[in-house]
Amino acid sequence: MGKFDILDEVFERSLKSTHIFRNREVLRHDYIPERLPHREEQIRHLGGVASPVLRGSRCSNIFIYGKTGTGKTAVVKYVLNRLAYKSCELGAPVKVCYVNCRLVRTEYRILSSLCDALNIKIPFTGLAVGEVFERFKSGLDTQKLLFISVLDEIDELIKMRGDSLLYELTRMNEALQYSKISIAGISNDLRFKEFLGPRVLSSLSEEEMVFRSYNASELKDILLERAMIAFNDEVLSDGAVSLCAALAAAEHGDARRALDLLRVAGELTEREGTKNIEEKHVREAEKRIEYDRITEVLWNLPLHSKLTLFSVYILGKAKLNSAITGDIYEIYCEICEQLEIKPLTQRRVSGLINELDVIGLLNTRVVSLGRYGRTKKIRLGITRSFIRKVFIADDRLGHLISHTPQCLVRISRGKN
DNA sequence: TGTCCACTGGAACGTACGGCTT
DNA sequence: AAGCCGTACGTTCCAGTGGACA
Repeated sequence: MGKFDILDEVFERSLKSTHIFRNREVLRHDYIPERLPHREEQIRHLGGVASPVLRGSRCSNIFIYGKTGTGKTAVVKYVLNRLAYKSCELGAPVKVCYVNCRLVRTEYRILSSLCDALNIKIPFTGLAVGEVFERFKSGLDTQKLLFISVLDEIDELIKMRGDSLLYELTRMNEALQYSKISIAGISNDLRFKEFLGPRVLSSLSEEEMVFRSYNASELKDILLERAMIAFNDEVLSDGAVSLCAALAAAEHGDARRALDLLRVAGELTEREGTKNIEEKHVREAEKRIEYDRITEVLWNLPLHSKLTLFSVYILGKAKLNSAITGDIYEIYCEICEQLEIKPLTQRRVSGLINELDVIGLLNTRVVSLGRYGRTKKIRLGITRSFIRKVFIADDRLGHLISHTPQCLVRISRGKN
């Protein structure tokens, strides 16, 4: 019975403490609001580009780019939702499919998502990509539709797999008799066009739209708009909103970031039991978001990446300002031995180091030490206390954190 | 001036897995 | 059951390299 009393208390407190939020959902990034401030022009433009489908003709392919959190996805979803609704009203044969290429990473699965939108069943794996493509094509043609496929974060697809799928999609209309397909590509990366072949580029950019970043005052408008729905009256201080906007604007005008700051600040205020979201909560939120982000990444790292990162940490104990690949590999091997794990090859570990560099956990730089070879200088990209805090909670690595490997002594002696 | 270190990073290939088609 | 297929993760091999040092 005692257990339930404790929980009752927690639940009660949680129920009572709803005085901050009215509707938390509104602050999530995937929420599409009724109004999108400072994007009226883009909405009008995209609406104009897409509208021919309502009259039964194919709309132009469109290429949309702008940095993260500039409202690209929101505008596209907003416009196409309305378009789908309108086409239902008019009985126009229009279908829209949204695919995020960062989440759906392979050509196979992208095609299978497109098929899904047409109710064509495709097995999870097992078919040749060409086969899936054929099924999509013939399925689309029999359904006699104007199909708009939105490929969000398309730069991820191109960088990983090249532009062949995009090429096939853009020239698919030639083979379609009763249906037509249009493509809307959304990219976060402004330089992404360089990766496209000329044929794909010209075909995809029949229309183009650029979403520039929001400035602080625009971000503030966006936040206020959402805050009206998200929070109860009189909860949010003007200073807190301005600070969220300013911090996000300083980064690169990312509305997502601004909304995150506001939401977390609200949650912190709620947990603290106070009534107003102040600037200090926003500052606290900024720290919290960063902390959570890194902790999550560290926690989910594959074993050998963890061991590699851990080796860099251990090497840092010797107070060398930066380590080189060979030293790290030596320590890595010793740690593997202690944990009775078979070590990977140095080539592979070198690759893992590069991956850790990309996600910002390590900083690396290729240097030539002349007579002493060419290698990488490697430093931690995050604070030591961070690694310590996370790894000490790891049941396999925790007890090694204060242990000094034998080879470390030799390495540091060699350097001094 | 040439040598040679300690790697880097590309490429091809191997293995395991899940899951379809035939 | 055998044959494919895509994906993830590794290994093996090796040409290439910037610059300190003899």
